[in-house]
Order: sequence, then C-alpha cells, then structure tokens
Amino acid sequence: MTSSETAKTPYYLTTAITYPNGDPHIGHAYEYIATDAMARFKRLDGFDVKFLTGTDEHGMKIAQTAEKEGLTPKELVDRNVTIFKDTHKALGISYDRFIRTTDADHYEASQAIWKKMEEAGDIYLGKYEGWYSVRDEAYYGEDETELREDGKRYSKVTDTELTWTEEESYFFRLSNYQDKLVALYESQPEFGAPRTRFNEVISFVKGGLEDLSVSRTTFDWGVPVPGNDKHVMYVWVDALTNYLTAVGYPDVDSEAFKKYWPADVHIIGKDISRFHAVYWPAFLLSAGLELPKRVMIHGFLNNNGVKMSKSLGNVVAPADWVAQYGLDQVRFFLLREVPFGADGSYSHDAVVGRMNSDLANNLGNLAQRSLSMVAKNCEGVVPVPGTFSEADETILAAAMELLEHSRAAYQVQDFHGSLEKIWHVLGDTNAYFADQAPWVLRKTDVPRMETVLYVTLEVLRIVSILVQPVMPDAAAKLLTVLGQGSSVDDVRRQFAAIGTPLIAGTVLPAPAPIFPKYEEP
RNA sequence: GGCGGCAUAGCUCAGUUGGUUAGAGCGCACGACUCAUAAUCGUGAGGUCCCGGGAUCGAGUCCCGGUGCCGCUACCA
Repeated sequence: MTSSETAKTPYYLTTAITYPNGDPHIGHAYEYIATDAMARFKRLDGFDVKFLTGTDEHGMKIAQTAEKEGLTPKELVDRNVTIFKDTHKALGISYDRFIRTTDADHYEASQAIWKKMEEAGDIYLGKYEGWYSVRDEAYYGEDETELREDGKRYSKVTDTELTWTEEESYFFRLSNYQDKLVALYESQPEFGAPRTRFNEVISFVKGGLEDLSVSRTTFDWGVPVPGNDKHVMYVWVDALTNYLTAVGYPDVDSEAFKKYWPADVHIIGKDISRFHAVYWPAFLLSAGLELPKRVMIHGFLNNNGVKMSKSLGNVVAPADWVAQYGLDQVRFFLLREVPFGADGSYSHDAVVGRMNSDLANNLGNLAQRSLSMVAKNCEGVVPVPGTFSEADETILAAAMELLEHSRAAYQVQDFHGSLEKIWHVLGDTNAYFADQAPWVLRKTDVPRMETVLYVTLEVLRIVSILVQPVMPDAAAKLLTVLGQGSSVDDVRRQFAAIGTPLIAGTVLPAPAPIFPKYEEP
C-alpha cells in the first residue's frame, strides 16, 4: 500500500484449459461462466484480477485427429481454437489472457519447470511397461484387458490386440510426495472443494502413490523434454504449467509473477481433480514454487438427468442456448439452478422457469412497476424519502446485508447461494411493495408513496450492483434506468458504492422492461 | 471387490450439536389487488422423511442390517 493510493489486492483465477478436439458444449460454458462471474465479482469488489483461460493443444489425440483430417497438428488447433474463442466471446467471458499451450512462452515455462524438477532430483529415466495397442497407440491397464481363447490379450475397450511393451520414459518421483501432500490437505482444508470431491482425492493419495510417467516417445506433438528430443512431455506436465506461464514464469522476479502467484483458485471439472489436487501441487513442491490456494471442483451437467452424449443427440451448444434464451438468462440459469460443486440438470422447462419466474416476474416486474410509478408520479426523478418506517428499515437492512453475504458465498464459489439470498430479498420486497400499496398512497399520502418508491429503488440498486457478475448486460441496463451512470467502471456501480444511497432528484430515463418473458413459439 | 456419498411434498432441494403442528422455491387450487412484463400479494393442498430393527423420555437427525442410485479405486484431455 502506497501513501497516495491504495494498492489493489491481486486475485488470480483460472479455468481449466480446454482440449480443442471437439465442439464446445454447455459443460464448457458452465465452467467459463462460473469463473467469469467470480472474476467480475472480484473486480467489482476492488481486486486487481487476472483471469486466465485457454486451450490445451498437445497430446496424442490431437495428433491423431490431425492426421485423420490431413492436417498438421498445428493447423488443426489453429482452426479449432477459433471455435473456442468465439464461444468465449458469445458468453461474455472477460478473460485477461487466452493461453494456448502452443504459445512460445509456454514452451519456455514448461521446459523451465521440468528442469527445476530435474534439479530437485525428482525426474529420472526409466522404463514404462504395460499392455500396448499398436493400433490405438495407447497403453491399457490390466483391468482393461482380457486374455482370449487364442492366447492373446485384447483391449476390452477398443478390441485391439495388445503386446507387452517396454518404453523408455522419464518418471516423476510422485512417491516421494505422499506425506507432503497429506500434510498439505490437513493443514489447508480449503485447498480442495467441495469436501466430498476433496475426500476422494485424499483417499487416493493415502492409498499410496507410484511414480508418474511424464514423457512419451510414441508421438512428438508436445513440448520436447530438455536435453532429450526423443521425448515429449506428458501432456499434463505442460498443461498444468499454463497457470505459471501466464504470470511470467520462469521469470519469478517479474512483476506479474510476484503479484499474481500463487493462484487464488483453479476452477475445474470433477474429471480432472486428481491432476490439479495431486500432481500439480507435487510438481510445484518439487520446483520450489508456492501452491495455489484452492482447487474448486465443479460437477457435470445432465440433460434432464441424462448424461450428455453425441449419440443421444442431447448435447447443447452454448451458442444455441444464447440465441434461444439470451446470454444473461443462460448465465443466470446455470449459476442459480445448480449448487456449484454438485452435478446439475438442465431442461428447457427449467430454463424457462428461471427466466420467467425469477427474472421477468420477481426482478424485472418489480423494477418496472416501481419505476413506472416514479415516472408517472414523481416527474421521473428519484423522489425525496421521508422518515423511514420500521418496514422500510427492515427491507433496506436486508438488502444492505446482501453484500457481506455474497462476499462470503463467492469466497467459496457458492454462486447459487449468493443468488438464492438475493432473490429471497426480492421476494420480501415484492411483499413489501404489495403491503405498502403505493398506488393507494398516491391518493392518500403522497410523501409516504415517495418514501416507499425510494426504498424500493434502493433495493433494486443494491441488487443490480450485486448481480452484475452474473448478468452483466441486464444489470447494466437496470443501473442505467436507476440513474447510476452508463459504464461498468462508474464508481456508482462498484461494490464500494453499495452503502451510498440514491440521491433524490436524480433524473431517471423512461423505464422499459429488461427481462423478456419466454413465450413458446 | 474395497472406500465413500446419497435416498425428505408432483418437481428441484433445505433441514444446526436428536426435542412442541417436518420447511423453501417451482408447479397446482382458491381468494385479494390493479402500480406493473395477466405481473404481484395471501391462503391451501395434508409428504409411511427408502425398508426393517435398536439404544433413548423423545429421531428425518444417532447405531445395526437391508434395498436402490451415485462417486472414487493412477499415468488413454
């Protein structure tokens, strides 16, 4: 903190990097949107945020797909990455960097951390052996194979013949890190979340760790191992390192690195919790780097309770949803409907329910009915409130408490909990509005009517500010009709301004409905 | 197989360290109101809290058994 200006507290968060070997689906969108909401929340709360996302472009599958399509791996990923960048754009993802693991600085970072782990004595050259399918170019675990009548072993997965194969491979001494990892988990119970997922990780580690094969020689689409070009790094070694690359590693003295590392939270899916909660901290410990503060594991989305799959044709493309329901509606639905960390389910009816009930009716209509009265009865300016009644004080206090509640909720990525509480207050406000009946006061007690309208607008102002991370566009429109500037950077839209009440006399634009109701075609 | 989790109103779920009539939202029914995007407010419908035992003055909430579903059980994103 300097004397002239308060230094902002850094906040560094990441999504997982996506493997661009197919089209983005709603599950990808879910992670991007959640992380984006987290990033926006922290920015509005005065943090110096760095938000990283990107693509994981190495590995055998990319190489295979490229060959199939007659492209080089680089040509393939160059083509596919645009699809994902378009998705980020369509979803309003406010990332600070979109990293690609084929970026030049990422090769440098990956090789640097490799050398650090090697210097620490944690990398050695050995032999990887197992049942290998030449056709699949992949190894299979014992339980994935079966011995058939012809005396040969086959993959149960792909039905291909397997041969016992030995391959030269570098290994990482993961076995040395079991105790250190368990110590980490015990000293930092918030390191992994939600607890049930974290417990699975812990039990895995406590079950014993074997050394990890961290290089491949069967294909070359990857980051070359320093000093041995026959090997490329195991994709996860380079993939995880992206979190370091983006903050300037290996230049640990750089401003970015000193400011942003260690990361505050990695937001990932439950399929890759082990890589982030076991291998990643082990790599970092080996390289002598600080560990991320938290790995937040979200669940998967099902279509009406049924797993998404191409063959069932129930995979939703994010762009289709945005076109059908609207971006803010999709963002709201995903974060409000599903407790973050649990699996969730989506359906057309569920989205429409949230859209109409929560957004159009409870929030949109509250804004419209109160602002319309102001426009018609208060000459379109924020009215002057009189002395607050107990009912006024109660509802204002409930709204004021939302900031602290949301801060606590976002601290543990409980987006659902934040929104639930906000909508509870909106429910109370609708009840307050009906109970106070300003349309009656208009004829009997105009000053009291003005007070009720003022109080209602105050709640709407606070809610609008708090809902910006989830629904940037709609919240902006609400704040505009509440006379709170026109830009997200306006001081009146920051969380710090929540305690600054509306100024009577502020001219308000003519109100117009902000949340359309979904009408079946 | 081993370890772990979950089974509560039509639907999605809350239910503190066990304690009077088991809660919320949505949906539904009826009523009210008319400022508002036919929105909103109020009321209600009466769920074996999966099944069977057990300890307890008392359990949805603890113990045992059973059934069903799900997750994890190593390097193929």
